[in-house]
Amino acid sequence: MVSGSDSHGTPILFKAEKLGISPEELAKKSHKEISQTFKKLSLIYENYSTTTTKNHEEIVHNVFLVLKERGYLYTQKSKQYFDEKVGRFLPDRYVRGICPECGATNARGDECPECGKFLKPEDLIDPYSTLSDTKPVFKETEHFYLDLKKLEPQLKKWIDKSSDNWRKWVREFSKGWIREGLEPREVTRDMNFGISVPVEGWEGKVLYVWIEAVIGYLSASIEWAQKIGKPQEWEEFWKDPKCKHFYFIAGGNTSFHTIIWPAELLAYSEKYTDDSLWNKYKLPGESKREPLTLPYDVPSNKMLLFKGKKMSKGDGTSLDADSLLEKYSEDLIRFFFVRYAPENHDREFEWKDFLDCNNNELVANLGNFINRTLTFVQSKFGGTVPEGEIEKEVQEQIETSFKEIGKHIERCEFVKASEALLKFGDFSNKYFNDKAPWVSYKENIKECSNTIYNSIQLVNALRTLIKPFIPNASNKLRDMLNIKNEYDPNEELTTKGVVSQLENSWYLEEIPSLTKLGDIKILFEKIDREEERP
RNA sequence: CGCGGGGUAGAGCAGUGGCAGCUCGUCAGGCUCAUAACCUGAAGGUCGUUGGUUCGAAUCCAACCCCCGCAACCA
Repeated sequence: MVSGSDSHGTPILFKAEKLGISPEELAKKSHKEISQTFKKLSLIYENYSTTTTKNHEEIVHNVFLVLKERGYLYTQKSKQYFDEKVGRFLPDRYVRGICPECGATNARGDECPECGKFLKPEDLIDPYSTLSDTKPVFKETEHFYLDLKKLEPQLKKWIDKSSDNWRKWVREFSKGWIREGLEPREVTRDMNFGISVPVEGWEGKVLYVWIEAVIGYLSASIEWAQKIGKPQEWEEFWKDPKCKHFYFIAGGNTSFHTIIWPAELLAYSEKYTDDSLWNKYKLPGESKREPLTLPYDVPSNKMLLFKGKKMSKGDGTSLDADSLLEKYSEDLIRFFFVRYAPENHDREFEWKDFLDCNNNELVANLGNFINRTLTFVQSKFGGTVPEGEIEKEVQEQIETSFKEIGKHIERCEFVKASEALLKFGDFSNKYFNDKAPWVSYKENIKECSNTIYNSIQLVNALRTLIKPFIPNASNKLRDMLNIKNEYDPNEELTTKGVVSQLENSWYLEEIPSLTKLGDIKILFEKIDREEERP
């Protein structure tokens, strides 16, 4: 699993200008911050890279040139507004003027905020640049365009064939794009921040971030292979048709992963059927002459709304992981955003849900069962797992849950997976209640032992079942159950950057009788509702 | 205008042709091992509107209404 910070966005550029530092510096700083946040959330990657590396630039150039040679890139001249004082071409929204429709004086080059009419910058009356307040001039510029139209038939064929397992909205949204017909897209910009254009005479322009950032998935994989000292290893992931690629992204980026990136991959893969290109444009460590793998699934989420609106940093309606981490546990944050993820439609974020998730689901359901079982062993059996035999009902529940939750995770149905997890908690609490070991303890110690033995097995199953969601809690539980020398893929990933035995981690071994437990601690802390946020 | 998603109990959501479900909240009861946690039961819905197809529709079809997103030189 690889990812990285997309560093060449316009927001970085403008924010850097505001702070008076170079965009490169700011990109570096935010990448560091994001990496730390991920670490705090136990989001572990084989490689979490950035798009400012030399490696990335080299690979982007390679891809660009292959696309160019295959005829998917062409140049075209156009006239755009240019701010002579600042010496820069102006994005549409940096040109303002009077709306030709309604006469509003604050119309932007892309849209009039008063009447909602979509505009072109040249429609504006008395245009001015928001960068210098001077009147911009029309100036000719030249750009490269990606000929998406030419790729449309292949793309359509691919989507029709491979989107059946996608989330409905992702599939329909992507098919809608194709149905409407794809237009060529500008891939270069008049800017000095970004990946250079690898063509003579194009100094001073850079590649547009949208075409270049997605290539980061490939360059991060290649970088990873080099880091672990096996420069060819990335091909195992990119050229084996059995290897399925999942792209976990925010909804707004869907088209870049279901249309643009596949288009780039399809076009690039023509390299493998062209002798001269194959010899000329090898990727680092490349030896297999086979096409690159296209996405298997793009499970993107819809929007999490805050007071009915899209979250936005500008107006204080954003929730970011860092401020949540100051107050709440990693486990709660991870579990909440899976449990209440807007997988199929927008969803309103409510603090009440956040607290309910903690107090009712993590604490009262899962945590309580774990705690009542472990403290029972502690107080009645001196911290040693009593003797017993696994009951059929318990065994079946455990097997069913492993199967069901595993199935949901494979299908990227994470909300359903979390629901199944809570059902397992319900079963366990009910089992404990029905068996009433606090009664049998006085009347029939053998039956009591058996109940507790079975409860311990349920706790242990829970330990593994929660691991994908809340690995931190799972590890704490492992220590409480005093399990030693167990293979932990996350640990191997953190220390070596690889996972060697993935297929063995979704299984269960019984905790034998007479096992001595470790220290019992509260796994999830209850949150006082009075401290609710505004 | 166009494209896509959604409109189901007080709240949040599942449910794509066969007696309307889940979680929380509310009310009543049980238990006391457990973080006042756990278990049982009850109340609560004309499934956005109108029409159609069908023995049967939340589910299929048509039209309409409302909310959201996309539609950008924002990635």
